[in-house]
Amino acid sequence: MKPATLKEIAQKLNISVSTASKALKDYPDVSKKTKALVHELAKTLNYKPNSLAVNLRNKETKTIGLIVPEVVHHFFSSVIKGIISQAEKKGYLVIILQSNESYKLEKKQLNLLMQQRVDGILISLANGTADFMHLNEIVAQDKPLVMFDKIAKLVRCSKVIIDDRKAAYDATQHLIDIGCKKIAHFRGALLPQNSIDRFLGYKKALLDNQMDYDPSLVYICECGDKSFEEGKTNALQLLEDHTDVDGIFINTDLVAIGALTAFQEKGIQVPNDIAVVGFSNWFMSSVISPSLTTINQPGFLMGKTAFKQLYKEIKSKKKNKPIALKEIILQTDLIQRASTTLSS
Amino acid sequence: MKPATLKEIAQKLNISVSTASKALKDYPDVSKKTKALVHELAKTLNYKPNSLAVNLRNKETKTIGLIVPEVVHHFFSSVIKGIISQAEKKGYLVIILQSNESYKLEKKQLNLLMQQRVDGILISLANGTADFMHLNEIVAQDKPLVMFDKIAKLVRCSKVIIDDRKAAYDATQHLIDIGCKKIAHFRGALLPQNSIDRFLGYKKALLDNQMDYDPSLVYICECGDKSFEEGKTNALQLLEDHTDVDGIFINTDLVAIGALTAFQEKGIQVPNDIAVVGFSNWFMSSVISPSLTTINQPGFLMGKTAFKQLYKEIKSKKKNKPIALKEIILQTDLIQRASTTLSS
DNA sequence: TTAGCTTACGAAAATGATTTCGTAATTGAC
DNA sequence: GTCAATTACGAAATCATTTTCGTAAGCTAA
Repeated sequence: MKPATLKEIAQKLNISVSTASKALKDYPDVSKKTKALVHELAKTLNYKPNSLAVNLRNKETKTIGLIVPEVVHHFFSSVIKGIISQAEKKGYLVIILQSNESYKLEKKQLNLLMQQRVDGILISLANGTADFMHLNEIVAQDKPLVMFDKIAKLVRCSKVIIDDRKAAYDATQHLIDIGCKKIAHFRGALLPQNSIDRFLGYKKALLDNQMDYDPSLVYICECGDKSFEEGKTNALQLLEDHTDVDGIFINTDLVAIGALTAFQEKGIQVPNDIAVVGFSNWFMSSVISPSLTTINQPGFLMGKTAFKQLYKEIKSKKKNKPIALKEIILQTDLIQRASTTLSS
Repeated sequence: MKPATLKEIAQKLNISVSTASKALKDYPDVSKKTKALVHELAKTLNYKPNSLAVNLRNKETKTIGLIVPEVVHHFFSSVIKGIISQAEKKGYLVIILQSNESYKLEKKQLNLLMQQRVDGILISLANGTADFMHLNEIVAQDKPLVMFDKIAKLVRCSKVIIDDRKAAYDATQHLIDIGCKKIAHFRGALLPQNSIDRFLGYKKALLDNQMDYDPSLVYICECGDKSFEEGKTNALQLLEDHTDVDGIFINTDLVAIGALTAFQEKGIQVPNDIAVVGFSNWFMSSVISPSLTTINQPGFLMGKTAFKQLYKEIKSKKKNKPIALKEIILQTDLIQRASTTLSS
């Protein structure tokens, strides 16, 4: 039961392949009778155009590539959902790859996608990515590329992000507003732009409020698949290093939840002893106890927006129009929950 | 900067396309000198074979399709991770689609994948899927198909599942063992095989222990994207309907967490008033309070296993060998946590 | 010298669909 | 009856690659 081809249809009806093709595509220069015959036979044979052949001719695959650092991750899976739902509307399929936060893998996967001749690429960078040659190559080869969330500022392509600095500023300001005097920060890895920006937002909020910035209050988490454990160990370390901390702004919810767990085990009261703010608004954060104050990061919308921009660029390219690069910044907001709501 | 083709290489070197092709593939009937020239030029032009043309000729795409009901879902994203990590090892790319638990969408997406000429398909069925014509068509067209987790027993294809009935039996038995006398069940939707099996396991455990099976103790959740809310409302309803229930076995962790939240709000003590067992071992379940006893469902392994089976079938088909269909059952185990650990 | 062999290359078919161009047959107008 | 227009179809090129099958040229052995 091999899939039928145009050739077979043509042979059975004693017409040429070109006529069969034109009949199916409703060209005006095919008689109604022939059209009817072709359509009928196509249906009974369950004919579906071989997309490989079509793509080869049209030089497009109607497929895009997506690289994320990690799939089992509330934020990224929301982004994925946003992307594939939007892509489907436009008739695009999505090939998903996971870089495992590895620069090497990311590079290899970009090559794979180029070889596969995807029409465009969406990517959120791995933590390990320090140089951008592999990305610049994509751009140089004129392949539409949109980066989201974890981006490289220096690569000439469109970007969809949040204002990490502002969001972090808001989070820190919130801790200050509820009366915190000594605020720690669990930051992300050193390289990613967003973890840098969140750190800078934290620092600026402190300085704007005439509070000291103390580097020893900043702890680093890789935020890989050990985030929860990192949160715990960092929290325990913090308790040893500083007895008088009364607030923490943490780079990611999962790390924050690790910290909350450690505090619970040590008998530290959250928020009364230490108030905690996370980042991302994972679903989990609303159901744990105490529920976690956090920054809502619109994953689904980010995915949707990133695809839309990529789609525009693919279209432009097809028409040989210049591509207008954009940097789109999505809105975030602070969601206050129990971890910063003092009972007083 | 269009990607280079064999033709261009051939023209620049004044040789034929066939010679260029053979040079790159190291055929014996090309002189070393020519080979060297071709390889060199290919490198400087950054030549990559056009996979569309290659695929058209070889009639394979090195691509598989994956349909899941929902992407933002701890279990399914673990499965996805297992699949794409394994697929990458074998040089396969994965196109991911989300059926949103809709039969109609699932059908449409299967068609899309067939049109795209993927080499094989992995699927976990939507709750809404009641007839299996669309799946039987895939099988009839001789396209390798492996179902996992939410399967249809009647479709002739390989399956990777857990023993849902046994797992549910174990969960219920555990509640009985810790002394529960009246055990409710929040089951999944009516159609999916696994929600049926879990229900049957629950029932069998009751009867094996000479306990009454009371249909009014069984509540239904659709387990879509409103799982958490369903858990809450079901729990509240249960409290109204039956005052003396002391244990619940719940179809999915997320629903169970909704129930826990409702109990907490109503001042019901878990586990002392009501003990709760979930299903799936979402990461969340280990960090909420009280932590949730649950059945560990090995998502990553399931994905890996499903791809391996699909890969075998793809290989067999290519060699025109008969395909040996398999039903692979993965091990589950009960993870006891606070929600069933009585303080006595 | 010629039959047989190796070496190194190219022509061409094949994959399946699309589209341009050409052509035969029919119709209509004058 | 002739020219022009219309209708309905097919041949062939195209996309990029792969692979089979030739076929020259050069060499050796009888």
